[in-house]
Amino acid sequence: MLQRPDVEPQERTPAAPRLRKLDSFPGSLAARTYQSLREAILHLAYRPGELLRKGDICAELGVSRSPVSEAIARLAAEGLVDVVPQAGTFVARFSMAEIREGAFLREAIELAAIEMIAPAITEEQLVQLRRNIRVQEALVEDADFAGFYKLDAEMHAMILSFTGYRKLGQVAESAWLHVNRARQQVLPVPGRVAATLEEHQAILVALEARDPDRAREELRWHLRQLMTFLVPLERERPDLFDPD
Amino acid sequence: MLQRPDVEPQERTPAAPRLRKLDSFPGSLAARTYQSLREAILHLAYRPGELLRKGDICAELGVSRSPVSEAIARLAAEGLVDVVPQAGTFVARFSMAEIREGAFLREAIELAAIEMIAPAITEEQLVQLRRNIRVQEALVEDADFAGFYKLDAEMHAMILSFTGYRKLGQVAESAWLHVNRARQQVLPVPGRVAATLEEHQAILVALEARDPDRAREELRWHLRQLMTFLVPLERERPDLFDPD
DNA sequence: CCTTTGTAACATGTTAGCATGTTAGTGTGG
DNA sequence: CCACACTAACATGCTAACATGTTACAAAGG
Repeated sequence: MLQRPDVEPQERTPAAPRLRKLDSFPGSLAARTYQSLREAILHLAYRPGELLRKGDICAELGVSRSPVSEAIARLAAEGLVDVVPQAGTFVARFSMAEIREGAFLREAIELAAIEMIAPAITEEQLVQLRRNIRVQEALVEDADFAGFYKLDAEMHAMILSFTGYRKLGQVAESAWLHVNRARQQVLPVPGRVAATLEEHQAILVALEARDPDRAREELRWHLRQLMTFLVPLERERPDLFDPD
Repeated sequence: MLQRPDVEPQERTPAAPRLRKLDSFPGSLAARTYQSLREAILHLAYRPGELLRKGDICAELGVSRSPVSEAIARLAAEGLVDVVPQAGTFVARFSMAEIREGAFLREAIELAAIEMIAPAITEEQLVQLRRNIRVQEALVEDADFAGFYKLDAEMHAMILSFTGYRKLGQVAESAWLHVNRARQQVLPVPGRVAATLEEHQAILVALEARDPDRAREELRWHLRQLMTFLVPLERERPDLFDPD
């Protein structure tokens, strides 16, 4: 059993359940197992670098090893776990290279999407965006940061959905996975949420003007702010990062 | 056993081997199986819509059902196969929607990449591109179309690699999967290869000028040409397509 | 005390067989 | 002839157990 020398010893605690029960999800056992594990990893229920024992997952979810192996293979393909054959499976640690790459991809996708939709955005679509921003404003007043991030994500997803490309949201989310996982480790920065809201408002204004160039620039500026907060994380928490 | 009513009956021929042997690949049996199957699907060794029996794959590769199931799960997550639980697993047919979306994604990624590298492209990188185009020129003279497409793909991969983002080539390739599978069904169009070469040369000129806007426009034009040839394919070969 | 070797514990990989659901074909009844 | 029910064949899903490789720890030797 592998112990990574730069990680604290991992005790076999009688684990508090960390995986949502499978009856919460649709599909085959393997598919359900994948969804439950993925969710837990994305929400940092497992620490980056932590050992994931297939046996423990089987016990917690009440399934045998095959569906768990299938699920792990998919998560490995997504870069969310690292499988060391015959030795251990670890929750992937953050990687600044992957974070940068994910941010690049998401930016490429979102800028292309907003450029595509801006010239011909419908009044209906603008109404939806305005509503979302109205809710964001209320959440900022209430200092409800979790709620705000949810609406933030919804706004981005909405813009992608306006392209009519069905999988684009998924692809962008996949690109954002590693960034988003790390983001949860960054303490809230005073003023950042208010600034984010202003950036969203500027994007809306550009879309209302149906100006693709303006929209691109405002969105690009907005997307690039998060990286400025993630970069110090590697210094503060090297244990969570792969040595790139 | 599922028979799709719009597909010809599928006979159980003693199959000519269609999968590359597993000793060609590294890693676990499951990973090797995945690679061999993926390659076969991408090269259209299996017809879109064709039934893939896990049992036949097990027999051909000489492995049991678990590694095959893992491999199929990964391919399903990539959209290369459709699994109908308890009934059958089918090679994914082309989908014009997925093709369009793949082309959009690839364009977004490649345009972002070329915009990023153009201002500071090195002489060494330009040398590599010039070499590639020199070989392309020779292949066009020799009417070696397969060779030409290989150099075409290498040129695109090269540009992506200049970003320094390690997975970008993979991600762009994933986006291009469905497009590329369909492309193989399009007969060579007279003059298209020569036109492609000219487009490549125009991209190189823009990069030599370190002009990101010009490079973007030349690359965008180039990438959009292929779609003009793919659109009629759906009319000519509806059997290969999902009804989107 | 340090190094090397051997072994047990640990974890994943894979196989063989049972469980479950789907589909096609056949037979029976109206 | 057509519709329905039943059954066998087909295909995948999953489990239990064996196979294989890794790692940590203990013991022996220098």
